[in-house]
Amino acid sequence: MYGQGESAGISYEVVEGVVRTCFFDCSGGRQVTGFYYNGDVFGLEAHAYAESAEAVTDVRVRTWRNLPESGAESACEITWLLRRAMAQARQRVILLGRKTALQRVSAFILSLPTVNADGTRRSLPMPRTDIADFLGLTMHTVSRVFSGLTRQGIISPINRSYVVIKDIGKLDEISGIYTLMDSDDAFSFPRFE
Amino acid sequence: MYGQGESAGISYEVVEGVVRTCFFDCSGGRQVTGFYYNGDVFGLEAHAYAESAEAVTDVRVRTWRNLPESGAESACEITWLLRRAMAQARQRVILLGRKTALQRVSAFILSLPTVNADGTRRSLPMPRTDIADFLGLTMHTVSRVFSGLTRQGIISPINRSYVVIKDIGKLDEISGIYTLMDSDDAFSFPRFE
DNA sequence: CGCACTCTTGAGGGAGCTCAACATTTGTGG
DNA sequence: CCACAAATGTTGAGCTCCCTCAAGAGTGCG
Repeated sequence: MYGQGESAGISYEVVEGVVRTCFFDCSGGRQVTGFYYNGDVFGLEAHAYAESAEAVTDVRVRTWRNLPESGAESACEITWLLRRAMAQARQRVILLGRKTALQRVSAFILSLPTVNADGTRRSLPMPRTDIADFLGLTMHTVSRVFSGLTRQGIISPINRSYVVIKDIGKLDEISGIYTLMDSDDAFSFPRFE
Repeated sequence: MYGQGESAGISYEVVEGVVRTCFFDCSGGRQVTGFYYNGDVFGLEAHAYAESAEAVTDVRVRTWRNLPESGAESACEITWLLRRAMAQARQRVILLGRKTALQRVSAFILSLPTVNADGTRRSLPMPRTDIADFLGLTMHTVSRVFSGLTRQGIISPINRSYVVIKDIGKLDEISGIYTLMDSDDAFSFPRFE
């Protein structure tokens, strides 16, 4: 979609499908910095894209021409989006700085988009390597944690692309993300409220 | 200065001294999310502060009454600040997701404010525990890495509050922030491919 | 069926944490 | 200025969690 370092200016909103943004370091290592689902906006950089954006599945996106020429109203909207992005980034810093593999994967599962009404079934459209690079783990560890949670009856994978959460309470507890506050801009990690 | 969860609306600019922002999780764990030096602005949250802000040294700050009533011009400025904060957060995600203790501490030293003209002497106003909680490490590991770098003659601590960088080239080679794909050095890191 | 790719699982090793002791600096009162 | 205590920092030993390496199982597609 776009590559790290290219000149920016256009943001995107996901209409359908899933997009990931990645940062590649000099040694070829990859850090997935975000997954974007229906309605999410990415590519808010002002001058040069700091990350690459890639399609995880087939996607349709809507382009947003951002500032600077757009009016104050849109500036306000961009500010709002940036605050949301900021809040998510903060969450990620805490996740990566203070959480174990088990907690990370649990939190990640809870952040997945729901497929059915009661939110027990989640879509898992990205490969394990993407999840690993997103959580700062290896594919192996992610796989092991999935297996562990399954063995304990907390989740139940349907196939590669779907999971059923059997015990969301326990998952919440494990993830250790109790939000002390309800603020809209503070934490929107559980993306669907 | 302000506490996590309090209602927001005022941002601050550091005029003198050093401020840290911290997030406390339910179990009492602490993640330092940022250090702010002269000219840096913090507390950009819209509704509730997501973090606590605390003085590391004696500080003087200037308050910024932020949006929403301020005009388009200030909105633009806030947008700019948010973008900067965003870029920093991205850096931190990569640091925490993909770097070793050695790389983290090296990068941290390089991010410290300079004291003298040639930038070899850096100020280190915060205690080791703050550095540890900032880098997602323990005080012990931070201390060990400092000792290691000192033993190799790369840095040379004056006292608790100041370091001299003896070999800045090696330091940012270690930190892995720059995109150079050379280095058959002892510190080279997990390649890929 | 066979190849490529993704995912799972096991065994071993290493980076960083925990626990613990000690050293150094800072602060306080005599 | 010294004595002592408290806070902060350093260092060592052992252990844990996750990474690495390796093999095997499941899946998709020609």
